[in-house]
Amino acid sequence: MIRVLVVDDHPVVRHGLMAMLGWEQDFEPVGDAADGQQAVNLIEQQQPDVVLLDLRLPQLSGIDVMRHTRASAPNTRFLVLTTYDTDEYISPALNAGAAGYLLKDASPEEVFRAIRSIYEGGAALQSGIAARVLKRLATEPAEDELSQRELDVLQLLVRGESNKAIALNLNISENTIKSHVSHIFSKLDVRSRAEAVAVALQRGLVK
Amino acid sequence: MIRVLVVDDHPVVRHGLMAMLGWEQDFEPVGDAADGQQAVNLIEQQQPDVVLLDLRLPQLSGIDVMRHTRASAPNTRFLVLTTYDTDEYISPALNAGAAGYLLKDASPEEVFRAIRSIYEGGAALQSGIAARVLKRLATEPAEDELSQRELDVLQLLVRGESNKAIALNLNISENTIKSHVSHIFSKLDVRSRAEAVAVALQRGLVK
DNA sequence: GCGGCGATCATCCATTTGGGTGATGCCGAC
DNA sequence: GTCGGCATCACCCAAATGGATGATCGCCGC
Repeated sequence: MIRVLVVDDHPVVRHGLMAMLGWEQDFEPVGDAADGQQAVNLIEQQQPDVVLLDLRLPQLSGIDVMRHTRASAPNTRFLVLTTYDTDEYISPALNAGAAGYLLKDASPEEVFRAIRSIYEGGAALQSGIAARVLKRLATEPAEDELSQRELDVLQLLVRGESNKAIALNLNISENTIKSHVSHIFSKLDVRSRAEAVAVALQRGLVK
Repeated sequence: MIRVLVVDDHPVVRHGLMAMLGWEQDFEPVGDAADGQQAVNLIEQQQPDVVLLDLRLPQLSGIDVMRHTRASAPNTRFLVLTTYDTDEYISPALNAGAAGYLLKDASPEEVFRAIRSIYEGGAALQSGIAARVLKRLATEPAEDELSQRELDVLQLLVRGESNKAIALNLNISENTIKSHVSHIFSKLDVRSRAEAVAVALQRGLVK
């Protein structure tokens, strides 16, 4: 029996999944949670084999849930089940340790198959997503992602603001801005603000 | 009789137009030219009433032809007949003194009508174009257009190049680049290269 | 041919930028 | 618990930037 826990803040989805799991002989639904904090508690208590996890949750995000339970429930594996089909969500989820990523338009059979695959130690990426992730890994050998703060600075940099103006705007020291800007340059592999703006706009890093 | 001269580097178009003009009783084809320099010479020599002018020509562009003959053939009027349906081509052509602007998919009747209209001192803009030009005049009360050289500089500026690098690239002095950059800032109403890059990319001024 | 504009350059100067090095506190990962 | 990343700041310094002013030349329109 594969012990499965469901985490989703939408009652309809949550109960629907629980019911679906009951149809199958090899699944044992061991609980459900509607927010991240509940999820963490239940996972630690139940030590399920697989967690069906939505990313957008009250209290703690799905990513947070995975981080917080990695130590306290080391044998639990996560199948992200969400509506977000963009790299912005997929990459962090996979990095945080998701073993599978399905969209909510997946059929029950796909979900069942994914759970079994994950339980046996495999991965479960929906077709289109798998291709995208592989392509990403191939074309981005060393991706330097900007931190949130760096994105804040970049945003203002793109508006043509000076370091001083950015410092005033963010209420921190100009020295700190210089530090952030230097890091941004190094991560984007550019040597001037003008180049940084061009790269940022062309890669859609801002706005 | 309306004395008409045809300038087009495509032999088929050129000869086709000449033949078409022969069909009408009130037109007298007085010559044809395949490049800009020939055109200037013929226009000065023949002093035609109307010139059917393609914009893309060897030697001198259609715009150049109009500029060069404005003084030496003051009574000659120009009907631009081209395939380019974009503001990039239309505006300079009208500014250079074209009295009409037709696309090459215009019917012979439209061309004849346009020539007669121009000969009588009117204008001849193809339907869609007329609307666009009027709209432009309405929405762009004071457009500061960048000169070609400034666009050259802007192009390199967007690549993040320094003034020194741009100077080397264009083979002129760094002081001149500074001058161009200052003018670009003032025309784009920005205060830094970063801002200039943002504006240039967002307005599609380069690439 | 005069006036304006674009392109070319120069000089001066204050400010900004970009880079280097280093320090602190915090947090999460292994 | 230590290591690395992030955010915060400081100091130093060479180079680049931007702004202002002015000059020359050529082309073009009136």
